[in-house]
Amino acid sequence: MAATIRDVARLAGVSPSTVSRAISLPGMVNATTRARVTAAVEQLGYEPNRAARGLITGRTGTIGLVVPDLANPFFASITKGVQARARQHDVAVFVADTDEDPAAEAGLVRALSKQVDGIVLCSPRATDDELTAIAQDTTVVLVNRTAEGILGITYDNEDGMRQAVAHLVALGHRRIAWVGGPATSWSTQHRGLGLRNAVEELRARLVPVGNFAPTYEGGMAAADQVLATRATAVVAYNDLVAIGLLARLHARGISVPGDLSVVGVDDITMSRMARPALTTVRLPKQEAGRIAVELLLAMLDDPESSVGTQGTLHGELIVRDSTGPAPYNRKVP
Amino acid sequence: MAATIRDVARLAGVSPSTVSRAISLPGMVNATTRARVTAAVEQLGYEPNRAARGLITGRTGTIGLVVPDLANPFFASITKGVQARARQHDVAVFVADTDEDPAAEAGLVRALSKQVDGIVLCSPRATDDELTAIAQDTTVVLVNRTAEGILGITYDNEDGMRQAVAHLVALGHRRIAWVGGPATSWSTQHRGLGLRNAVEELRARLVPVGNFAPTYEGGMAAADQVLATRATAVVAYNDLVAIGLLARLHARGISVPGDLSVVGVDDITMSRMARPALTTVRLPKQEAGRIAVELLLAMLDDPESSVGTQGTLHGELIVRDSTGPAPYNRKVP
DNA sequence: GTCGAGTCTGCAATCGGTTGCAGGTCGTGT
DNA sequence: ACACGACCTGCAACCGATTGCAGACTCGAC
Repeated sequence: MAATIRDVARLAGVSPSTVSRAISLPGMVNATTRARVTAAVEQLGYEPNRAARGLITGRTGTIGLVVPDLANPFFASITKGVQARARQHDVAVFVADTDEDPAAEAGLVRALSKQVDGIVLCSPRATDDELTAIAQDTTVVLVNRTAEGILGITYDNEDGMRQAVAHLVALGHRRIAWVGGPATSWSTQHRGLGLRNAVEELRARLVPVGNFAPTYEGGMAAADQVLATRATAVVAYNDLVAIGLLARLHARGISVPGDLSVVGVDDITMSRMARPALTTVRLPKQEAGRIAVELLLAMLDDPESSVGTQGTLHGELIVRDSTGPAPYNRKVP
Repeated sequence: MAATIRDVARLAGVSPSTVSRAISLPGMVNATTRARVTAAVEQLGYEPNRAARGLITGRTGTIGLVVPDLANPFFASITKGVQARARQHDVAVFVADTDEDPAAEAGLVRALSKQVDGIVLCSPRATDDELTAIAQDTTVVLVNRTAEGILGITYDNEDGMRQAVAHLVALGHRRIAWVGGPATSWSTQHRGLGLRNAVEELRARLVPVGNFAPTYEGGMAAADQVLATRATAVVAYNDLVAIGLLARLHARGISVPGDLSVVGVDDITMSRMARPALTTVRLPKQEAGRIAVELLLAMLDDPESSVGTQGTLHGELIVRDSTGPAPYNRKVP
């Protein structure tokens, strides 16, 4: 059906090898024959068959992306970034959704690894050991977490949390609640750490209220416990949780930010549509996806380079309407 | 590096052809040799190289998915459905995001079509002619729209709109505004049509307020025009638009559903988190993705069958808090 | 005139599977 | 004992590209 390299060769009056070289090593062939070849390519609308090329070169020109949940806007944005940058490099992206099932993940990665040159992996829950096992026989770039000896791109959670705390302290808050995500999640650990450092530095108190699902429901579940802490502000694991908090607080008749200020993390689309619009630490999600692709492709080009081994992106506090001055009557010295 | 069919053959003491058949045509090989082969496969962790197989069979075992915007929760859900069902069939999915640029689309599809067996295409804006041109040389399944002679899966918009109108009429609404999406969009046209039929049948009035971007901003922009119609209820093109309406109405001090009832379409995750929680026509999005894959694979297996040529899915009205009885003082005879 | 260097170009092997065809073995019927 | 079919298995060609190697040709220098 489609034109093969032989068709092009015949039309151009050269051998297939010459066509191949004219395309991938233009310097090696005479300018006039190269012109004949490109004309023939043009005329037939020839595109090299990737499977055939991959067979001999061992490279498929394809990368895999594994995410916990495509419907989660955070991962959707990362996917978008990965996809856009990969296309610029003429690399196709296989997308796989593990449906939040860390157990399925390893199998999926293994299956995928046979078909791709490398994998971009968003795996907040997997253990370091699982990840190093995976990275053994596949080139992997981690997004939003680190693991010993594996390439990755992460956010500077410590700095992001410092920005949030500084904002709250400036508003007069001294007692700040923290709604963590899953205890095993890399982000939960680092955000908690950053928060502890920041409150210490800025002379405030941090009141952790435990670990919750990183979802709207998780936020709803956490809200009453947050109120019980008598904190005047709360930092949520992510925006989904913060929006859940907002909903339950509204139902309880608590005014945000009048009685309680709420800060999220991520800045998903939904956040500016929340009521009140959510103050949050914006994480450059598409950028993370783009950089992950760059790291992966660089690693594939030159496995020795261990390029940078690790990228870090900074968050940016976006102040909206869910944070305000601490209420006098609840302030705690 | 990885085991080849020859390694397996050597270990099992048979020829590569026998290994190949033991895997893909088990009935053709003797049970005992088949056992030896599968044991060897197991031991070596052998997986057939897809590129090599694709070269000879002409099938890549891969499908493409083209969507306007992965960050749009509607398309994210469809992607999720496609991806899940494809995996069940051991088919990989290339995902491409056109970034809402219909012009880029044709090129993308063409590039993709060389690498996949078929394509699932979400293309609300493309013209019928463009689509038929694309379907000329690639197997395509359309999602959420139809085009002459092309396989597709759509929603029964007429029925969905009838449900919404019936609900509103039962609440006493007689004058219903309609905020349309992009004029060229297939869904806008069919929803508008369904709405006109429904109001006629149910003895209400429909007041179209024009075409807006299918976004939160689109809804914000439409809100004041909706109020000017003196309608007591409004149906929005989709949930994003409805949520935009909600935001602007709140800013204007309009009570929903006290003064005005709002209905969306899609039921994206965000909708139940809106304030008030949004009444909407739920479209089974993942289901659409799954069915699209089934249609595509069936078509690829037997191109003659023209299987069904068209699937239709029904929406379901989800009543939440954004709809209520029509206010007496605004009711119009 | 010969030689050497430099520059293309073609031959043929190769990647890892699949499949048409031929051949071998075995059992059964006559 | 022979023929025949059924059932398996192996040989070898093939899919469409890439690439090491060698041959051809040009040009300049000695």
